[in-house]
Amino acid sequence: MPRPGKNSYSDQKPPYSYISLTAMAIQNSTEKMLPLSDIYKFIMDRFPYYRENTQRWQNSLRHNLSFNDCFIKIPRRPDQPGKGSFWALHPDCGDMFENGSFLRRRKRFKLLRAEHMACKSSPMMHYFHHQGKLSGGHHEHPGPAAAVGRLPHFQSYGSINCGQSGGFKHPFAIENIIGRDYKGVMTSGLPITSVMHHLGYPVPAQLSSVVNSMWPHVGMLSDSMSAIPVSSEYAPFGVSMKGLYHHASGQTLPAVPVPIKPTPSMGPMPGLSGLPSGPSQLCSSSSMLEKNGSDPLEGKGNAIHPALLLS
DNA sequence: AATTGTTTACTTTCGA
DNA sequence: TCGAAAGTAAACAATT
Repeated sequence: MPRPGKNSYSDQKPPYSYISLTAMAIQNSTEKMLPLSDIYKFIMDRFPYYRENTQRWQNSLRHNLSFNDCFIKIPRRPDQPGKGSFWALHPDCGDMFENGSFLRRRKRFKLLRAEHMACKSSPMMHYFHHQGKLSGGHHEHPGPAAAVGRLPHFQSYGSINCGQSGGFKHPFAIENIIGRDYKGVMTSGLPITSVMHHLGYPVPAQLSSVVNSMWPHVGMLSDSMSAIPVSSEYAPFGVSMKGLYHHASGQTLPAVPVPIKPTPSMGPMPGLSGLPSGPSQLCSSSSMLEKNGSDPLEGKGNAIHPALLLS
């Protein structure tokens, strides 16, 4: 409902959690990683609601970045001066929004304790980020995944996600957007297009467009903000996504926000048996473990093995 | 000094 | 109704 003196619907709170907003920003970046300030900018550019009370929501967003293992921090290289690190999505945080809701995840993505430990003791992030120099990218910051293909670390890292039948299930993977039918089109367990891209695989424009249009307010890669008119309303997902479905698959698919797929169990958990023993995991931003040595899951009454949360 | 990042504690919201 | 996810506030450290 338009309010007098206000911009139509655009100042309403978008139907996205901070996690999905942040993921949205990161996914929409060419390098699939952004500094904090750019995440702010992305959100404010697209969602007028967040042009106010910046202190409040930005604090919340920072809290989310640190608290949630689905976000990984990528240090700047010395030749990339600036404030803060880059933030990227942990590629193994798949299916966070598999219920079709961008407000609430089915399960919080949590890294294994071992992953936390390994991350803290490994300079790998620095290393592979440094390797990104070799990617030949002309962008100001080489992508985190740019070096993945070159690094044994990352091959095993990828194997966490892709090596098994369950496969890589990025929350913003095509399957999670348009349903499992797409599995037949994509190679089983293929990572998100961004990772494909950074690994040097050609990403079909079709897929890319799907990924980039999964949120009504997200434009195509590298699109200028101005090219994407800030929607005057937060249209129900069904509207834009329906068209998206048609465009993407050419077949009729259910419109969201109906749960995309009711698959509570995805079979064997990718991480359970396939976790590499080496320091091949990415670092989570959370440093709870190194600080007090306690399991972040302890004391929360969670009897489930952490690995089971990686669904 | 401002920004960025981490952590704790608490409240609110939502789904089962 | 209850538990978990999400949101908020705030203290504090580190960095630029």
